[in-house]
Amino acid sequence: MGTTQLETVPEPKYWHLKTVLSEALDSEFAVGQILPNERDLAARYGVARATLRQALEQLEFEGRLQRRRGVGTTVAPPRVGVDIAPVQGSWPGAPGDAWQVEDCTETSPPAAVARLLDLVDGETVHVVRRARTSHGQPLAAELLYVPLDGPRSGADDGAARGQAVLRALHRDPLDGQDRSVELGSAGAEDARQLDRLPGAPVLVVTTRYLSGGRVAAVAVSTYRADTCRLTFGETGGMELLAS
Amino acid sequence: MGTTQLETVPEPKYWHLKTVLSEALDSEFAVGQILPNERDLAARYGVARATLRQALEQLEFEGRLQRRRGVGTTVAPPRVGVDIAPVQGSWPGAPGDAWQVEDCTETSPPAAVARLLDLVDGETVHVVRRARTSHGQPLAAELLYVPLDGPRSGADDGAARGQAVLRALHRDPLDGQDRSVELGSAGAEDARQLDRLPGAPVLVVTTRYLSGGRVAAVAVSTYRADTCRLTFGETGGMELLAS
DNA sequence: GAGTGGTCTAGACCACTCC
DNA sequence: GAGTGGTCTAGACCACTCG
Repeated sequence: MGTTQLETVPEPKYWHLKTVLSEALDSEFAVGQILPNERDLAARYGVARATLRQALEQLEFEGRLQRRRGVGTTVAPPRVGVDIAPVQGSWPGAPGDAWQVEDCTETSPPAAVARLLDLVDGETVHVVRRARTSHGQPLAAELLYVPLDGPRSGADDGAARGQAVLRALHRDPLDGQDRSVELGSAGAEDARQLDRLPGAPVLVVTTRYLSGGRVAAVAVSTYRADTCRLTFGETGGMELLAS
Repeated sequence: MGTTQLETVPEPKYWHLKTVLSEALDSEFAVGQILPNERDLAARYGVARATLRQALEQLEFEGRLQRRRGVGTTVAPPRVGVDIAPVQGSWPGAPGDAWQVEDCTETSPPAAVARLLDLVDGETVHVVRRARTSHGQPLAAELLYVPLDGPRSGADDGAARGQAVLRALHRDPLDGQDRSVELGSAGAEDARQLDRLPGAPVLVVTTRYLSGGRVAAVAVSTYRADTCRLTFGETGGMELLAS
């Protein structure tokens, strides 16, 4: 048969390994179960530890595995569906919203946010830090940027001041909001809040709140990409239950 | 002074390097410009190539860099905003939708999709592969799973058959749809279609189309996470132009 | 064929968790 | 202190693009 495509697909080792491990996860392991350690696994499959880690990293990105320094690698439960559909026409902090205010500072925002808010040079805004959790596990961290003159820097503690900022927002009518989702990596602060290492992959949701023809606030929410699936309960009423 | 927190933050080298490079990108490089090669960069910063690559990988995930084997590393343009808000109550393939049909096969879907469609064991469905591009660059690849009896396997070529499947869908009323977004990594097929290497990070958008109390179709769309920002032009009319 | 990024290795040490 | 995953190194070879 001569040369029928002789191995034009030299599949990388880590890629093949990922497939093998993935199947092993389906058939031989239960959710929460702990895998052999990386050195043993590497030896078992006859690869260097770095190569094994490349495969594990992929599986972690896909939400199949969870790795914890000092503990081990475990089989991850299915991703949590997190609804990020906007409560119709409501400001952040409205009754029923899933976020908890952590604290509040006043600084000049990063350039990307300043652009969205149409600010000049070093203008400062209120920054409300909020957290979203599910069953005790941190899902997301948020920074809410609000260019308000309202709550003057009374040096009361962060959380209370944050709530004051939100209340001030609620006084204006909310004309609309729009949203975008992109991939990012967790900064030092967010990583701590999400109980991950810096650089961990996150889904960054940017929300613009519009009022009176202006962008009245911008929320940057970072969701753990390994454990979260963002859902939009959009249309048409009927909620078929997801199995 | 004694021991004021003596270095409790032994920041990883690659993390610090990423910050340094990020600032260099802002100040010293223009979009599209090509960086020095990895070996030189590593030498310049006094780290091993693997460490440098860890920093570059982070920057690539954040959409700041673009790497091409055999070519080099370039400064990436800002991510493209891709609207994935549903055209109100319209099936895939309706006039004005951004996708192009590539081909169509008939196979049994992966387990996750079979569950959404409520199929039994090895039941087959029509699978329409579609592509979405912008300015010639591939943005996303999609697999649309349609459990129809309609277009019998007339062995006409893929694209035409795919359109027939879509037309068949349009005969039923669309009651609603819902959507979710999560992080994934590109499979071999998708990677080729997206002009990326296998394993590249993608944003996976899963859409369920509901009709007559059933899930009539499921679309799994994979967007290049490095170049795409998914947007939802949701509420309230006014479209402030993004700068 | 020269130059690039992608894969892989074998080994070392560090930071963390838990006993 | 033992065991885990996380970081880092120095070097090799491969796959790809382009002149």
